[in-house]
Amino acid sequence: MAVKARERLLTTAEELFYAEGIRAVGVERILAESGVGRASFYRHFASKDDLVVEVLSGRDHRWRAWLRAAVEGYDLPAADRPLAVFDALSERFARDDFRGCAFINTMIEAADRDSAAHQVAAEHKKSVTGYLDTLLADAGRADHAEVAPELMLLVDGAIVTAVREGTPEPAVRAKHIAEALLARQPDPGDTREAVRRRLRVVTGGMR
Amino acid sequence: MAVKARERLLTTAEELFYAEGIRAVGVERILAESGVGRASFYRHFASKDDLVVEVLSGRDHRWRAWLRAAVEGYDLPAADRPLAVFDALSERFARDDFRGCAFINTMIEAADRDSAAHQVAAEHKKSVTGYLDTLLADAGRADHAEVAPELMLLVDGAIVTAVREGTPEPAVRAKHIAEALLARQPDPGDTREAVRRRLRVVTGGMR
DNA sequence: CAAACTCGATACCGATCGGTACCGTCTCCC
DNA sequence: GGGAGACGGTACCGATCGGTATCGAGTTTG
Repeated sequence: MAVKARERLLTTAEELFYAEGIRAVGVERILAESGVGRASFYRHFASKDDLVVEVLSGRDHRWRAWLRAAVEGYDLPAADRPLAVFDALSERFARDDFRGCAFINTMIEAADRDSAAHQVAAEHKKSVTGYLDTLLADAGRADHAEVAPELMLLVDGAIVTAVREGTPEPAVRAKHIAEALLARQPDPGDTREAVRRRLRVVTGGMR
Repeated sequence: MAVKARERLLTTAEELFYAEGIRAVGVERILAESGVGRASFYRHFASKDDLVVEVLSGRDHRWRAWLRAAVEGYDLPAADRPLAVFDALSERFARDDFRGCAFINTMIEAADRDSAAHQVAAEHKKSVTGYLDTLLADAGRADHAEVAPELMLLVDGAIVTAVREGTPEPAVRAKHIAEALLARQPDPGDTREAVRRRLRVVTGGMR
C-alpha cells in the first residue's frame, strides 16, 4: 500500500471538513474520496467524532508550526515580529481554498461546548494566544499579557472578515488597527513586574 | 388559533437555528416544538431553505433596530456614540442564550457563497457597517469611511471571541482597542472632502 | 346554514445518516 | 511456502433527512 489508509482518511477528511464543514461531510463521502473501505475506516477510528478530533488535533499542530515558521521567515527584529503575524495571515487569506479558521468554524458548528471537537478548538486558540504573548514579551512589551488577547481578537476578527468579504485585505486592516494599539505606551505602573518578565528566558515559542 | 402557524414557525425556527445551528435542526424538530402540522409548514414555506431566509431576514431587521435603540438609549453626545456600540454588545454577550452572531454562524455553516442564506448574512454585515459609518460621520470623523470597516472588524472579532471564551469581557477588550484606534488623528490630507461629508445631512441611521 | 379556508395529524416517499458484519484479496514477515 | 494482518467491497441495520399526499376537525365568512 503506497499510503496507509489511516493517513489517507485523515488528509481527505481534513480537506472536506474544512471546505464544506464537518456536519456537511458524511462518512460515505470520505470513503469514496479516499478510496478506503468502510470496514477499514472503523478499524482505525472508533467513530466519526473520533476522526474529527484527530483531524483537528493534527491541524492544530501544523497550523501553529506554519505560523511560527512564517513569522520567523520574515527575519525581522523581535520588536517587529508581533505585527508580522498579520502579514502571515494575509498570505493565508489569499489562498483560493481559504475558508476561515477551522477551529472557529468547528466551535460554531459544534454548539455543544462540552463536545471533544469544541474543546480541541478552544485549546488551539489558547495556544496561539500564548504564542502571541511570547512574541510581545520578546519584543519588550511590558504589557504583553494584556495585549496578547487583544491581538488574538484582531486575528480572529480578521479571519472572520476575510471569509465574509472574500479578500485578503482584512489582514492589512487588522494590522493597521494593531499598529494603533501598539503605538500606545504601556501603562508604566506595572513596569517592575513587566521587566522581570521580559528578562525571564523565554524557552519556547508557541505551546 | 391564538398565534398564527406561520408566526410560531418563524419564532421557533429562529430560536432553534440560533441555539443549535441551521443544519443541526431538522424540520421535524421545528414542527414538534411549534406544534404546527407538517402540511401547514409547506403551505407557508416552499422549503426549509425558504424558512431559513425568512428567519434570517427578520432577525436582520430586529437586530439592527436593537443596536440603534441601544446606542441611542445611552443618550451620549454624537462623539461618544461609536464606542457605545461595544457597550451594547457587552449586554448582548452577557445573555445566557448568547451563541455568537447568527449571520457569521450562517456564513460559516453555509459554505456555498451563492446560497441565499449566505447572501442575506453578508448583506446584514454590510448594513451594520453602514450604520457604523454614519455614527462615525456624525461624530465628526473625517476618516469615517476608512474607520467604519475597522470597527466592524473589531465587532466581529469581539463576537467570535465572546463565543470562544464564554464571557462578555471581549466587548470591553474590543472597546479598548477601538479607543486606541480612534485616538489617532485622521490623516489631514482629505480634510476638505471629509468636512463636506460631515456637513451633509445624514438622513437615516443604519440601512 | 353552508361554502371556503386553515389547521394538525398521519402515512408515506426516496435518500442519506453513522455504524456493523462478513467476505475475498493482497501483502508482508517468518 | 504459509500464516497473519491489513485492506477494499458490499450488503445491511435503524434512524433521520427534506418533502408530498390525504384526511378530518375547527374556524371564518358570506
